[in-house]
Amino acid sequence: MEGEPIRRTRNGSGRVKLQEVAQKANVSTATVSRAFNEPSKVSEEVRQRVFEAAHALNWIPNAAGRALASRKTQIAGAIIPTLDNEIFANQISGMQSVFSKHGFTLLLGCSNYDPQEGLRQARAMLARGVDAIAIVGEDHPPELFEALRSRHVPYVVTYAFNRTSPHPCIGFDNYAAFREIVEHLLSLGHRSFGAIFQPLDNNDRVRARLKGVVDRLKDAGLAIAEDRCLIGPSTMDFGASSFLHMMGQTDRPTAIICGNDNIALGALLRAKEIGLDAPTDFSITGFDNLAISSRFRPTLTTMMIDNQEIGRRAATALLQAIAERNHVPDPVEIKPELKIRQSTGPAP
Amino acid sequence: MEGEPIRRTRNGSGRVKLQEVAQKANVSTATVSRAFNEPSKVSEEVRQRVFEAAHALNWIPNAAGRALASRKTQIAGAIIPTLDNEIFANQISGMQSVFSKHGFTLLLGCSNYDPQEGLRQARAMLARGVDAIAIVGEDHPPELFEALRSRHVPYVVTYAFNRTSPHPCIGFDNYAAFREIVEHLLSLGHRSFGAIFQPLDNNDRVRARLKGVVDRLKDAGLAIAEDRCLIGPSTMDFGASSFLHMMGQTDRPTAIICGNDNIALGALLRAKEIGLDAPTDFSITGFDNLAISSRFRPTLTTMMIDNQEIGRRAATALLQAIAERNHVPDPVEIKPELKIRQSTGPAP
DNA sequence: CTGAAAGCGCTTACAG
DNA sequence: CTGAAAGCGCTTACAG
Repeated sequence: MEGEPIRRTRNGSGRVKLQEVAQKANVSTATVSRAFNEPSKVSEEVRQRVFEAAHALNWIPNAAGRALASRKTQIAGAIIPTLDNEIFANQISGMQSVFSKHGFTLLLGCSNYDPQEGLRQARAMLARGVDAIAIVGEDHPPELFEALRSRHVPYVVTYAFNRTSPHPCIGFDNYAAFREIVEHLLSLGHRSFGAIFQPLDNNDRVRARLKGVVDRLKDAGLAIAEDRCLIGPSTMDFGASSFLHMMGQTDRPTAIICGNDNIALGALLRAKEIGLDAPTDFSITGFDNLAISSRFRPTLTTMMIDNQEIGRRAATALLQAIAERNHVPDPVEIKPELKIRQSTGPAP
Repeated sequence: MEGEPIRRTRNGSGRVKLQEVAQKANVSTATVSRAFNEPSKVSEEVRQRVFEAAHALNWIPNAAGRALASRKTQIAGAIIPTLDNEIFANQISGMQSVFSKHGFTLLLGCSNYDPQEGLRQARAMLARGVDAIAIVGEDHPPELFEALRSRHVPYVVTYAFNRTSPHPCIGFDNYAAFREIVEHLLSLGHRSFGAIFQPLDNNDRVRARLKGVVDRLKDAGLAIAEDRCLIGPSTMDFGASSFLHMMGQTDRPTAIICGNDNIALGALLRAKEIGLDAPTDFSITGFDNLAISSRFRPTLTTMMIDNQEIGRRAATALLQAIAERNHVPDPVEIKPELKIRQSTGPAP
């Protein structure tokens, strides 16, 4: 015996929905949907009616319903180490402007340099059904990339560019960039080097940088002594204390290569305090070209990276990969630019 | 005449879904859902079975399905002017860490100081069904707040705290903070003031700052001459050129109040170039306490704002508002801290 | 504690 | 060009 289907009461969201727009415009729900998503398939007149009804009711389409039916969310995800560094903030800024222009919203995740946290963030994004993901660097648990591939979510690895990477990369070649920095210092006659770097763990970019330094020096028959290669937190304070440590020795390097501008600026500030001046007493280089680096005296020789551009290119590549299904994003190499400034000069 | 219901073929996402977990665990879909969302309502044994099945199948729940059924997305939105400023990046960073800890992901939108773009971002977020929104400042089109209220989406206004605001605010009192800066300079004997500020349009925070300066000076029977109140882009370059302009006059101010650290640092750099030194020749103040400001020589007198804390408090308040329906977030006032450093001293 | 099934708000294959 | 209706993958009111 079959009775009436039981009427379950579930409180809807109480918000205007597509069906009400359809009623008001005197069309089917299919037509309302098409009017917005495939306007060319709807007659001019009906389209107008639908738009007016939607506007009058102030209808905002429910993305969950749409996502469920269409299996597209119009959400992209970005995972970066931290926003507390202007270089990543700039990348996100560039990405967000492009995504926003194409109707995509951006989910943001920070790993704080913890690979497990990065994996958690990626999983959370996959659960949200992101259409694509951008992630800084390739130093992540293999499960992360497996999860992306098995779900066919297009992704790009940003910031670092690595010709031999299994992943589509959008960024610059850290190794080559630091070879170029060494090149510059060698050409100025420097033969005695020191290095101050941020931590290498879980950070393929920084390891590539240091390797670039070591390899280029080796090509010139040179090397950095172990006690002249200091590694620690990416802070001005570490730059300052490392500088003091290195220059306090009787046998001083003439050139100091820093892993980034922040460290180099810390070193320069300490130098002033102890009466040393670049480029007279020593040369020093940074990396990033922070806004302050070209204003600070002495102005800092450093490598300029267009991080906004990396973000924009990454977003563009992902949008294309989303549009053409099964299209793996093309790698893009961004060329850094050596900014030669006051902090480097001829070796004494 | 009724026939068999037509079988429509729609390609699903091809991903593992809850139903398959239910099958494997030999339970109903309802039980799988409960095992994850209301574990106490499921027996220990069944729960185990469900978890194992889910794990074995590597099931990631589809957020769109969940959102549609539960009318909750576990997504929060944040709208800020720009990420290219470390103060907002810090706020987002604090917010994201708290949200992430509670299983929420963060949608990010930047208005680039354009009210219409802010409104667009807010609408996009509402369409995504965000459970709550944080938005910097209260200088937004009324439609924005109306949209939030009519959809009962809890929100907070961040960064600025304003006792008389119709919105729940989480931030600090810009007006009072700048009165305090003036107070400090007055106590050092300064009577002749200049000001260099970022643009006031669509920016309630900056207007409040300048009003704080003007009002406190008025209380002391003082005022800033019009040609000593310069307003322009929030860049070091503008700080530098404004400084030159102001100090090039025969009648110089003894104290310069800047709208933020960036502007003040630009001014200090230019000062050095023309052989002027703070606090001997003039005093200068910033606002924000950027990382560089305490290292730069002379160290900069400025107001420290804990932007990470603002972000964390905003996220916490929103999570509470989401949990207790119809609970309007409580306003929170963050106290800024005046950092008196080398750049301010007794008036000549 | 557990299950059968309606319902969340859209899109889209199918039929006309 | 348009509509009737199935289906997207979950949650939850109801019944037991």
